[in-house]
Amino acid sequence: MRVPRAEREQQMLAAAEAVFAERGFRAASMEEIAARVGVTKPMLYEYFGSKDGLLVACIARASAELFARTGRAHADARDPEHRVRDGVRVFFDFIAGHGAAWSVLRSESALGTGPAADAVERLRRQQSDQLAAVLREHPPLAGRPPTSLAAYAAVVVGACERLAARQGTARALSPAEATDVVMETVWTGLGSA
Amino acid sequence: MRVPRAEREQQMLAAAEAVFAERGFRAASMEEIAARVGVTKPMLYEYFGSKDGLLVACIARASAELFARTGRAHADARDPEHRVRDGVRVFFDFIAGHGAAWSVLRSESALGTGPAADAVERLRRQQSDQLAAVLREHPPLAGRPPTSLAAYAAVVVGACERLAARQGTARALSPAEATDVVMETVWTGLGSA
DNA sequence: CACCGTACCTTACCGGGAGTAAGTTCGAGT
DNA sequence: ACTCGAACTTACTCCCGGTAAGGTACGGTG
Repeated sequence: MRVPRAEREQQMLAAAEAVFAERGFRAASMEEIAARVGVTKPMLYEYFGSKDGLLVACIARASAELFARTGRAHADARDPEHRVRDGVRVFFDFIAGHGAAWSVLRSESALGTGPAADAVERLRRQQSDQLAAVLREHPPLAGRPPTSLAAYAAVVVGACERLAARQGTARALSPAEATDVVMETVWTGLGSA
Repeated sequence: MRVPRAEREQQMLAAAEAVFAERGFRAASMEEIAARVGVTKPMLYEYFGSKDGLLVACIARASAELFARTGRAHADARDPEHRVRDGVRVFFDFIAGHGAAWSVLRSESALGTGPAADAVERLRRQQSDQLAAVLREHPPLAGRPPTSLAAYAAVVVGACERLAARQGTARALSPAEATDVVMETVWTGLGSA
């Protein structure tokens, strides 16, 4: 059956996300992704250019989703502390709900260096910048130079990621617990920095 | 020229580390690594079993090196705060000096799931446990359950990693600056947790 | 010294998956 | 109804991880 491009692309992204999550990026074959959509390989190349391109597109989609959610959380919260807390909470909820998408997002280093890796790094920056902007509103940090804020944001993001990566390995923390741990360790420090 | 196994293995690990760092794990070819050592492919398979095996061996070596250094730093420092600070500092110095080794170490997710990934995860845990042990000696955290200490350790490790990953992307922080940022944000929080 | 076993090393191959060239069919717009 | 482009396929190539089978130097033993 013939299907318009926009729709096909979404099907492909969904299938790719699933297969990448099941088999891991390396073991996933373009053949299987195509088959799952009911199409053949060259279509994937027509629309996404390469296997890396497909991965990047998956990451971009998941990342946009996460970005939108944290953005909404920030907008709804009433002060910087709650903005950070709620944003972190949304992150852990997102992981809990979309384990597959997340494991794809984390495949960053599967693409070594190159344009694809750069694209991922840009998305990552977007997320960090969003957080840095929130931190700037926090009185104790108000006067800090952007570089400094970016570094603090990086610390928070790193803490979240590493904690999230532990899910499935060690005894998992609930989203609520994980959020508490991050805020306990990091927020107090940011206040007195 | 014929060379004994132990020595050859070291040559191979050095070459692999370099090629993985230059090209990225996926783009690196066993052929090139072998050629750089002055040997042919089957030797690599004889000694390391597979491409993943070779990566794991590289990671194990770099990881052992880092582990030894942080261990030494912990032993030399006089109280928990300095143990953590010096350990973090050693980490950033390690990155600054061994960029190649680090980029290999970070390839964790290049190997999806499977026994190889498990091996890497064990090494990672080793590092986290070392830090958790130091944290246990910090009075405010003395009574905490191991799970909790492990989570705090994960936060610190994540913060360090993410900050390290920014080197080369944004304006880089010096090891000293990076250490200060981590301690400022995280240590204060750990004291009052 | 001559022999032999072992460890180091090679050549020559296979299979599979990424990526592509060229051609086919459906369907929307005039 | 005819065209023209977008959606789609078949049928390849090439590269690379991995392997089978065999060759060659070197230490030990009679």
